[in-house]
Amino acid sequence: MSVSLALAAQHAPIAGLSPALWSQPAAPELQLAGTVLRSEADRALYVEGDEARCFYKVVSGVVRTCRYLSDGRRQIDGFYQPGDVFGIEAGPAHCLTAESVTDCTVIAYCRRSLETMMRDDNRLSQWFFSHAMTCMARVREHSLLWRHGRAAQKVAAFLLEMAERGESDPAVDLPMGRQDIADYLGLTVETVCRTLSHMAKEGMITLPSSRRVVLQDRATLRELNS
Amino acid sequence: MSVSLALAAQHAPIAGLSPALWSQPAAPELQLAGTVLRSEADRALYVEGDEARCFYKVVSGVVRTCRYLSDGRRQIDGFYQPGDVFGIEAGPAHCLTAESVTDCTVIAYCRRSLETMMRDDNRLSQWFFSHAMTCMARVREHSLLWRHGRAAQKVAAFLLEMAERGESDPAVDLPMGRQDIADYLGLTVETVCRTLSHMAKEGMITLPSSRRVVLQDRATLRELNS
DNA sequence: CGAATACTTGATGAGACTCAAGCGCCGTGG
DNA sequence: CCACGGCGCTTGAGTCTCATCAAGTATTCG
Repeated sequence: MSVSLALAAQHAPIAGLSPALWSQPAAPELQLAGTVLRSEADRALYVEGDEARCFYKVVSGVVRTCRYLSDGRRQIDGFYQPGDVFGIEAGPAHCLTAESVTDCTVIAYCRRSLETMMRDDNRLSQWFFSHAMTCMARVREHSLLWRHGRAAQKVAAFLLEMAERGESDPAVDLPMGRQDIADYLGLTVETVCRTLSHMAKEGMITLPSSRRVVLQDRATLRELNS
Repeated sequence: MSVSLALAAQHAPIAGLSPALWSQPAAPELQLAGTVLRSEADRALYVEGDEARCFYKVVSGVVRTCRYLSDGRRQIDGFYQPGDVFGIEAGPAHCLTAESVTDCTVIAYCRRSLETMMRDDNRLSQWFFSHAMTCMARVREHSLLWRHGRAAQKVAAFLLEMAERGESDPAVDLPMGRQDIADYLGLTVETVCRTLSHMAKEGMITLPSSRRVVLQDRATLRELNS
């Protein structure tokens, strides 16, 4: 089966990318052979250490990349939503585990095919470099935030990040549970809960249900960070 | 003045890179016009928001990239030592401030020249993509480590990272002060001091002087990160 | 309807931050 | 040469945040 890899729709983890500006190559047209895969919630798509033969694009549902520590704790690196691409590696192996958060559909692309196409098409190479630089800026951004942030800052940043997906809609549906959020932010479930409750009490958000958050005051949420 | 940009010597922040493996292009030969700049300690090389006309390679001394928050706090993103390249941006502007930690010499390269060369040379584009992916993996590694880490873990990781530079030499000279280390790890100076003192008391390290650390027991330091 | 699971809230303690004081090194000036 | 001051580093005491342990509530699914 051949499925078009719509490059223009690629995203960094969670939030939409601003257009790549480095040497401004337009997103090239690209036809890559892809295989559609479906998965139930909470299944591993690949495991840390697996040979990185494929990379993936999310069609529907949500995927997380994570790592399990020897003491059983879990660290979540990022969430991927429809349109996002994950699993492109620098080395020969996947350096994180990828798991479905919800039932989901992904397309698996052959890494080797992309490598071949990049060898023949300089614009494609440039575009991917540009894309990688943009992703890196975003990862660095996260790194700074997580390294220095208090719990309220982290949660606020997370909510704003999730909200970016839904345009200007103040209501955000969280596809993942509290444990996922906690492992992503480096907090405990309890702290995430308390922080959300506190924000609700302060009027920054409302919580119609546990998986649904309405951002009432983005300005205040943003202020928590910078 | 024309100075060769030795690509093979490029590093990610602080630690040496393993060779880039993605599609294994050899580091291409590259001649780029570069301007040698000298700076005293604690001077800004560029400021967040400046147009990103140049990127830089450290010849001697140490450079830090950082961000200042509205409340005056400072977050350090990374330290760059001789051979390291910094200031390559995805967008039109520098998204962090770069400052000299010590007296230092850097070479400034014209971004536009590199873009032109990449347009003509696909191998160069591929190499930079591969390099960017490798850097990103490293940044993500940091991000995961520090999101969840306790103070002792962070300090241990920092020391090991600095030690990687000096081969297997157990003595490490820290080019930066305690405040820099604290702002890098997201801790306070006091906590950094206390943690180092504690590690010394436990026999993991010795502190011949405040800027010099001897790693006596790397295994234990590594264990802290699990 | 009942059980399992996810979520929320409370009490307590460990670890890191803040404020404050003391130490040590180094450069300057008498 | 030493006295002085400044700055960076270290150590101490109290406070605050967040993790832990524990209990209780809500939701989902059989």
